[in-house]
Amino acid sequence: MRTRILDAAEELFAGSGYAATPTAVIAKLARVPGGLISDYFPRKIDVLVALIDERTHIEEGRDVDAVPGDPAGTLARLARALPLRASPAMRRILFREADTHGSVKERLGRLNGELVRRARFALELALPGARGDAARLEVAAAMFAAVLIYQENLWQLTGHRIDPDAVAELVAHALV
Amino acid sequence: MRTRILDAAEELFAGSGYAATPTAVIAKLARVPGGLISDYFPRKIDVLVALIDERTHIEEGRDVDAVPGDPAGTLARLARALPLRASPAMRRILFREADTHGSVKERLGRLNGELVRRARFALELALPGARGDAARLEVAAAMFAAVLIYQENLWQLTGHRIDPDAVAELVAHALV
Amino acid sequence: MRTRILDAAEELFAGSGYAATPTAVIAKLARVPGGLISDYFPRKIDVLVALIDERTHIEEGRDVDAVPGDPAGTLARLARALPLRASPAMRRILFREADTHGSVKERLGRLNGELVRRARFALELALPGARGDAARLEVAAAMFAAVLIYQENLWQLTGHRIDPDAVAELVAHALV
Amino acid sequence: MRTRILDAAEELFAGSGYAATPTAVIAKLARVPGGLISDYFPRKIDVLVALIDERTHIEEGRDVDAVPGDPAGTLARLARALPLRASPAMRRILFREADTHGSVKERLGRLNGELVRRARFALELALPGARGDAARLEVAAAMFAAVLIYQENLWQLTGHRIDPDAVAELVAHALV
DNA sequence: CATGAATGAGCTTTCATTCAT
DNA sequence: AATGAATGAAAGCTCATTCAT
Repeated sequence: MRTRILDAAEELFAGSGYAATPTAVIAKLARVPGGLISDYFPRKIDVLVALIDERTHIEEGRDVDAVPGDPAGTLARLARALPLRASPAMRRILFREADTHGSVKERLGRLNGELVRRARFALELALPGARGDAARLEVAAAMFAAVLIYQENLWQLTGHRIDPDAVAELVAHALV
Repeated sequence: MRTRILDAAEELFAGSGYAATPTAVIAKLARVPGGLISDYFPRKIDVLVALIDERTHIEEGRDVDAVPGDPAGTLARLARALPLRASPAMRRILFREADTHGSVKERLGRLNGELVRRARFALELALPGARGDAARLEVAAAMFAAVLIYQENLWQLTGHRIDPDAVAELVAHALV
Repeated sequence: MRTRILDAAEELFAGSGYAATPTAVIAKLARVPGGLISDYFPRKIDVLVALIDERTHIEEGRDVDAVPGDPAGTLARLARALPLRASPAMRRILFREADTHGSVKERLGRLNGELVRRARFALELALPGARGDAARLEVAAAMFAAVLIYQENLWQLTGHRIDPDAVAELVAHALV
Repeated sequence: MRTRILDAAEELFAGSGYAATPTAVIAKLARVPGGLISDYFPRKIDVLVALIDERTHIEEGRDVDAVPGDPAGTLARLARALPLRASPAMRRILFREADTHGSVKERLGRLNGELVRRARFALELALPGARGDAARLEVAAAMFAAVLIYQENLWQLTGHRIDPDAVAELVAHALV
């Protein structure tokens, strides 16, 4: 039951947005009686919080697969997959509802932070000679994270995509 | 009166979001009677559309101040100011309500497009030797636009900023 | 101005009904400023009352053109024209808004009364032998009035009509 | 609950008219919370449609109790009861709100049609000699229906009634 | 008299949440 | 735990009427 409710909410929040989705519609799609949603989630916002908590996972701290001397390839591997385990629908909710509740904003911030951390670490490993000083490397990492996150967002809004390999190559090249 | 309504809506939409702002609250802040809002804006969504139409302006087609041989400086001038005439509150609305109505999404898309176009043009002028081929230059322009727009957005969400000069320098360097 | 307001109200009340016609729409059709209606007619209902007062006229007391020995012809002349001076639109309002205000109901009652009175008088003159006793004659007059008024009403609702000559002929025949 | 809502609406629509009856007043009289009306009847007009659908019944096709040679008695039996199963309040609504929604107009038209049909059939059976030709008989049937329906209406508006037996006798006599 | 913006009460409808079974 | 009717606050919107110019 609980799963069915979350499944329905995920689909509907991604499609129409949190505010525009009545709980009655969630209940109908989930084929559960209306009152049951309140049993599991006392308030409507708790459904969104549960979705974010349980269905978006930031992969923190996993080692980066860095190859010294190949910053472009190293970043490309990062760029191909955000450290974000989430369905396309949950990604849409993560970007769309960042203002709806603090938990969403926090999760998006964590994604950004993790991405910056990984990019910084990957570049440190891949560029052992430290050709770029620390500040430039930090900017590159932030830029790399920004492009990847915003592109995912923009892609959902406009359908336009950027090749992640090309981004990786450019950022790497900027530091050489 | 119309201006007072738009002023209040701008403040409230930026603060709490469109869906979470009742028209009665707009009326109260604007100190106009409730029914007057409907006189000027038949439906609530028309208030948002009017704000976007009248209070966000994408500066299209203005010449880029490019200096051949100095791509970093050229981009830096672009980076310091988005081609977007809008108050901080309107910027917040522009990024936040992209899914609320097509007119907002369209405006955000135009901002992205204009920024890509300017960056591409600036780089073409500043790199006369065409050291980067067209495809790389296109990716660089898209990346530049993405970073700047997303950073403005992320800044509003998290307070974290990236130095636009540093971004310009990095992107320029990537093409040399 | 006053006339323009009444013209517009007549058209609109007949088309959409009194309750469904906002005063603003009357003002627009009449091409007068909204506030002017209240100057001439303090409340909306006063517009309807004025229309009924001024634009429906029950022709009372006029002599009946009765031919002794020809009750059918005598009634036929009555049947061809209700003793009601009113445009088709005002007739529609008269039947439709009978419950909206007492003045309309009173006018419709007067129309019915006058029609009964005339029919009774016409039959008395046309049937000098008093072949029908007074009670039957009264019923015939009421019936005659009812058919004519209801047919006008039904005609407006359904488009179906009855030949008034045939009604006259039948009623007359019933009394012979 | 649904029944309570319809009961209250029936009383109020008959008393003040559909347009002049706020749903809140229906809810109050029915002693149900305001929002519940929308649960059963999504829009206000659906309350009226349900009343007409469920609480006015045109008795169609039932055999007419005709006695050959006694057209007056045959019609009198028809005249004493309209083929309309409806409370006095519903009859008032049926006549009053014919313009408010198509379903009311359709029901009133059906009542008229059924009454004409019955009268025609009754007269055909009761006057086997076919003393009146078909056209006269049709007019008599339409007249009979008109008088009965309008009298019911006029009775509600003015309190004045016609004796249905006398109407039957007159119409029958007109065809002999 | 003419104007149209201003006013606010009241309308229908929506909907998160509660509750009796 | 499951059910769906019940609840009522609040939403967006309409509109008769007023008022300053």
